[in-house]
Amino acid sequence: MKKAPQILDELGFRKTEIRIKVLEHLQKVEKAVSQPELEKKFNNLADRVTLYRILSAFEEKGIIHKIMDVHGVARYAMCNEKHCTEHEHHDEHVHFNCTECGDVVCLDTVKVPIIKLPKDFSLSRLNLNIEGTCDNCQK
Amino acid sequence: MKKAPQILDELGFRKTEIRIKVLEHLQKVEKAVSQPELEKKFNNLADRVTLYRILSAFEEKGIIHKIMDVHGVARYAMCNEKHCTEHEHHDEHVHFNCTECGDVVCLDTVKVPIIKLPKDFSLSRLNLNIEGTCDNCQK
DNA sequence: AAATAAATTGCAACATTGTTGCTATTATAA
DNA sequence: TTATAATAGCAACAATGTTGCAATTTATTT
Repeated sequence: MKKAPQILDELGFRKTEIRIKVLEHLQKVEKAVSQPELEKKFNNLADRVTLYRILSAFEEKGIIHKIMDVHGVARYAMCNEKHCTEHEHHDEHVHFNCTECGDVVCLDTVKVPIIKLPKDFSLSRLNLNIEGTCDNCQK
Repeated sequence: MKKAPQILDELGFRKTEIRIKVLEHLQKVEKAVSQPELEKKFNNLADRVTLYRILSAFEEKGIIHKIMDVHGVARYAMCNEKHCTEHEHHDEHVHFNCTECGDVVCLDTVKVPIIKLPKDFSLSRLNLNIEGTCDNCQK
């Protein structure tokens, strides 16, 4: 996996402490994290507006993607290239929202079947939010 | 289709003008409408808190269901019994969010395929948000 | 190494949605 | 018609999202 500072560099971002940490965190957790969560984690390191702008900037550049969780809160996760090939690109995301711990994980391994839409409907993006209990919270 | 006043009656709600109108509206449009949309439509008839409570109460009773649209705004739509039988209940919803007009329609006719989750993940609810262009906005 | 330019941050401020408490009002039953 | 229980309206607050602007910091150039 490419190192955070290098990614920032390549995208023309400055390598500030907070940006590196946010990016490293996103790489490590492999979850869709919300701005409020980052606020708690980095509360002494950055203002919430800064985090908001960092996330927006990262999304703009396409290194993370944004989804709405089941509570209507924006969450951001690294785009996982593992399952995208040149010929088979899939932006279709399955997001699992755990009702116990509140975590949201990208289920990149889960294939979204082709959805047949009614006539004259065209699809541009797709987000499948699943609620339930995650492996960690399973009794 | 059952008339709005009768539905309210059966559920123990009072038949106030605004409740009847909200319910009739939901029945008519066959879309997932947001509280802000209702505020605009009934701005002189009810306070936004009233609309909020009406929607919450309806949802509580199970005559409407609530979903988060792609913007993180709650939307409510009539539960369509057409496709629910006693033996085959499906709460799995496909919601189409039109990027042009902003409307959100419940695609009851679209079947959500069975999603195979990783080990130790259990599913309780599911919402498939699709973004694209709806039939009305198709050029 | 200092100066400059450009990106980034922090703060203030505001909009919107969601939510609760309390009081006033209104629909329905007695 | 009155009593009572449900409903509505208002005030208020929290959380998230968002923008403008001034201050700061990083990176580049001299």
